Amino acid sequence: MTFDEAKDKFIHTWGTLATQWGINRSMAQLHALLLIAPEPLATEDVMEQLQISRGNASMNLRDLMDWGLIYKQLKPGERREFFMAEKDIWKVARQVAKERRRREITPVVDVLNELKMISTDTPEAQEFQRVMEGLSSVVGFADSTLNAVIKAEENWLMSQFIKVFR
Amino acid sequence: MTFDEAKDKFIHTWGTLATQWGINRSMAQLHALLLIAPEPLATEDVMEQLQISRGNASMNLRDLMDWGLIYKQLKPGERREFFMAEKDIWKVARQVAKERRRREITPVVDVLNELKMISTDTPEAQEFQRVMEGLSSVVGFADSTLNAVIKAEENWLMSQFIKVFR
DNA sequence: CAATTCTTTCAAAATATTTTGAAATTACAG
DNA sequence: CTGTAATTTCAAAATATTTTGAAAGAATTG
Repeated sequence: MTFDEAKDKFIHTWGTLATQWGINRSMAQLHALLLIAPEPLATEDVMEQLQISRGNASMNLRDLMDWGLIYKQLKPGERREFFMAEKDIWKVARQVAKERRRREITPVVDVLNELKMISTDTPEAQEFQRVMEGLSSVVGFADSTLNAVIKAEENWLMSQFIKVFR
Repeated sequence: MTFDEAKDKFIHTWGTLATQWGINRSMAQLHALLLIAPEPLATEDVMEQLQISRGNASMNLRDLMDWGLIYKQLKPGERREFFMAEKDIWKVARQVAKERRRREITPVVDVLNELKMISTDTPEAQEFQRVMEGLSSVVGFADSTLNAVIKAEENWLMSQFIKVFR
């Protein structure tokens, strides 16, 4: 396989994969493209390389910035904006874990806690409460796993920080 | 909140949540409904309770069986099929972990391994390889986490098994 | 501040996914 | 084997999501 083939395959695969999670193809492909780009790219570059429209590029680049997965970079003497991906893959993982936790886990925890509160006067309601409690424990497990990723990396970051200053 | 309100809220919340993952609303709501049902339900029951069509019910019940999250149950003297959810929530979690691992992690691992193989004759290709290796390690982490869930529960299952026979 | 270049927005179009419902198939009882 | 009840299938319809592209908005330069 040539390098260009590998590049294409990576971008393509990442895009396909993303749709299985709730992420759209353009966003995933943009991220993939920027991940392997040795230099920051301008909007025009990504439009051309991925064959997508200006609006699409603009919106998804912004979303990627909201996720903290890419950064805007300004080049001196250049008017347009360039984008580069966070290359530290563990930082990317931490960022994704953080966002998914905030967007997906936290709301469920709240609803489950609310639903656990119903009175248990009938057998049916008792069964319901049992299920809610079970789900709470599973969601709690997922939550602490994500937290472990987030915290482990914060510690790692901290350790790097210490290295620099000792 | 009354029991019926709680029930509705649970089914509705579960359905909304599922769409954020790659799961469709009907499937999630079916699963939620069966999770809190004290008795196995027939196709007609779920059609009526969720207000969905026969075809929709049939297809999604089958998908849920493929995921190992619900079971068919035959009642003596009844011709139609009844469905009940796996109520052991940790078994559900294990099942989901297993399936997602198989469907999502394994294919990525394969592609990444293939892409790591390209020759590193240019700086660009070297960078590419570095990214692939980073991704490999993150995916490897996700893989072993899912495995931990799967194995932990198999051990738990084993311990229950032993309890019965000692 | 006027002209130019780049970015963002958003309604409409394109695409993808989900749902429906009727027809085909299957399973069973008599 | 026949009739009936239940389930599955799948093309078409409904819905939801994504993408486009042109217009509006910002930023920068001379």
